[in-house]
Amino acid sequence: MTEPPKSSEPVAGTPRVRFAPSPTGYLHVGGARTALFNWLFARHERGTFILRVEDTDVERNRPELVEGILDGLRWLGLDWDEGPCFQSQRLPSYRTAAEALVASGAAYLCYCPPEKYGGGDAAEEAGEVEEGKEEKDKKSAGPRRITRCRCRESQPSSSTQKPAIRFRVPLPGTTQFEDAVFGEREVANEEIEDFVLLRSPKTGSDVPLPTYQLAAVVDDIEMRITHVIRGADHLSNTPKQVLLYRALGATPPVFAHVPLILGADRTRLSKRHGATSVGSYADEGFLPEAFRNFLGLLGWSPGNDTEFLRSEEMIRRFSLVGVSRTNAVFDRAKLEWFNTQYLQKLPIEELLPHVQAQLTRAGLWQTEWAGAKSDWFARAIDLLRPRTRLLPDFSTWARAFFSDTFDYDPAACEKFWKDERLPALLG
RNA sequence: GGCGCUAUGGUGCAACGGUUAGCACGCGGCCCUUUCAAGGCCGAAAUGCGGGUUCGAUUCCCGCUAGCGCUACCA
Repeated sequence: MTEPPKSSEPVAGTPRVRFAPSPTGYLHVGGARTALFNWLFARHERGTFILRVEDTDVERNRPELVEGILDGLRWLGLDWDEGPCFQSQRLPSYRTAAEALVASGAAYLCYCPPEKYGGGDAAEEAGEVEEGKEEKDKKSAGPRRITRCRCRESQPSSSTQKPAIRFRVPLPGTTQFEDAVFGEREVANEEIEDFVLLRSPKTGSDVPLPTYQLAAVVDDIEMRITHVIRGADHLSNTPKQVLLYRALGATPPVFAHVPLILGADRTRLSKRHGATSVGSYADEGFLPEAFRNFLGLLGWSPGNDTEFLRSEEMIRRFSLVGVSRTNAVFDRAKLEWFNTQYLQKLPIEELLPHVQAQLTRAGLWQTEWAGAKSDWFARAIDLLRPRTRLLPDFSTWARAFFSDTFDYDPAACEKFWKDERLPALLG
């Protein structure tokens, strides 16, 4: 943690938000969009944008992927004010918090073997106690209720088994919170399971690992996060976290869940829908600002029909109020349109660096284009850009006109298209 | 299975009780152009279904359906 935990008071001064990716893959468009909204919110509110790496799952975690995620954010132009900090380096804090919860009675030791609960709906049998006395529905298949582990009531029988720590959901009762996008939310605690806070230690003598719920809340409290802006897939689990905040003596932040990004078949965006990592779009030759403009309008709108929003204006107009509650389909065709718009409308000085980088990448760059022939080059690119859709298109044109010995007269750029090689190339 | 969220053309958004339901992408046509783009103009295309509430529902309420999410010692 870069700063000491000042207080657990909410939203006092400037907003503090965070983007907390897990290094289990590359930065995908969904994560990038979440990061973008956090960033836009922070910049609009003149708040603080923090980066936190949630790497507590030792099995799926790929440390070498962190840098790639940061690169993706940098490419998008999303700069952070604090971090990145790593949860894997804060393990003691989570253990301390979990033990404190056990001490206060808000949590309990669970000696059940992990396999008992693992695998989703696999283990329903073994000794759990039915919630609210098994109401025997005459109906053949009665509704399955939340089951509580026996350990919740029994005394910490000193088993040889290393225990996990579960949250003791207060019963009865109801938990409510305010979501800036989905509105007032309220759920009956009977429907919340006694989720695990600290996993049972693996064979070794490692420090016990926290689960997402615990780590996220402990960190958000300590980092004094005021607004949690994240994917809607976390909406259903938010009550658990609200309960945790209270048990930890803290006030929950404002939540803002943003809708998910889907593939063309309306299922969650995944590899089989094509490129899903922002890095692949960078490689394909999309301009970061165009990509950002496109992403920003996926699940958010400034309130009217405006579509071409450069960074400054997007920051100026961004508001959680404009965030949609409907999942959106990632439309590559529209993304490409945005890119051609930027290739077309960007002031030539802003476009040139991207073109230079592209030509350099393709091994076509000639230093004189930035020196003696810079004016000619700028003019040529300006003439070329109406017919480009992606950055590599400049390489294609360059290979045809700029490379070999042919020496163009800077004053004759208008005759560029009259060149006899042009018809041949296009024909 | 349980719980929850969502529902405007193919796609992304607008209209937040009264509009001929608007914009954009994509699609089709035309214009411009010696070619390809870009640009301009025109066009086809939507309020999921059924009940209410109301003088009046895209908009508010209920049901249905569909999609998605959660229901892990993943995040």
